Amino acid sequence: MSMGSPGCEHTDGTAYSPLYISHLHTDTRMAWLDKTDDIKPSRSLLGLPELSWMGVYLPCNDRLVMEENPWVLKMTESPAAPPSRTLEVSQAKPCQTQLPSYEMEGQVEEHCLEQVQTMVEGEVLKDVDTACKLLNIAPDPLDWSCMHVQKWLLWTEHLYRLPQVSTFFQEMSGRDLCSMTETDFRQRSLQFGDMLYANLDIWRSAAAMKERSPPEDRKSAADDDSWSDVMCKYSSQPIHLWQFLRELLLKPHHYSRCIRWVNKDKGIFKIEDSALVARLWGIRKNRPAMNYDKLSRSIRQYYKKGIIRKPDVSRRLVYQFVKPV
DNA sequence: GAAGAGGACGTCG
DNA sequence: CGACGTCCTCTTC
Repeated sequence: MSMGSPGCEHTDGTAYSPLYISHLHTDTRMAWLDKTDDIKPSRSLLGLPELSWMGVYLPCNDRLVMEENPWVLKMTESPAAPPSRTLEVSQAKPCQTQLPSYEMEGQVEEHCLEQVQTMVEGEVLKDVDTACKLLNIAPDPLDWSCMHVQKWLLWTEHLYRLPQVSTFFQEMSGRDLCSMTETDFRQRSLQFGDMLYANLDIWRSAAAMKERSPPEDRKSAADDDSWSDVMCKYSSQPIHLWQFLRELLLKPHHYSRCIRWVNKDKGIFKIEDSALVARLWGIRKNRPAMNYDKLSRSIRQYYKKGIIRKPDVSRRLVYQFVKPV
């Protein structure tokens, strides 16, 4: 599958998970803003006709979504994952095996498409689920408060490496956001309004998907916890830093590039990308100026409390939970 | 130069 | 009041 997308290639040419941003600002005033002049998605990406597929709305900027949006597909981690582009789904050979007749081919193709649909839906739900936990927001945009909307916008800025667009949607609840048309979005942000609108639509589709099928059906696709867990979690108490770190550690599929276990039994972990972990923590706590200096200060506060300590053999960026998971 | 340690003080729920 | 967040100085890697 061609992944060509001139506006979205990373300048250093490295492939990485969409959640992993290699260059991060240490300047706190720019905490939410990556370099913006060289990362804008090209207009051609945004000018494609709208595509929809199997009830899952895939926005016109689908290429961008595929490469940058882990909520749709993690291409780098699932090379065999189904395509998310309608045209490519319908045009591609559904299976490797040769088929005896056109009729048979049609049936198999239909079957394969169903499987692909299930997989894509599962991936979307899983990634929305992950984002919900990270941001501590509800899956359904209709339930969002103004602050939730801001968090979601900051998260979208982070994912797409957009300039600051959240300012155009201040004082807006999720319901307000959902009542806006694509034109309304474009009026707020000429360049990125349609993209934000499309992204919001993915979330709404995910909520609708959930509406259509009970949680049990999603169990297999939803990693290690179900949708209902998310629904319970987002409304819970404010999270502690140590809990947040453990959440990341328990999701190696998503976060192993920024934090991972060194020795899970002993509770020893290593922060692989200090800037990214700090940034994720900042998003979660709505603290745009968060950096590793401050995050590590908070970790050190745990020394006295006996929650986290440095391992016996102290190494940079390596810490240990006093009570292992 | 980044990470680590920890004091001091501010903020917020 | 607790749990950071912020800012700072000094030390260690």
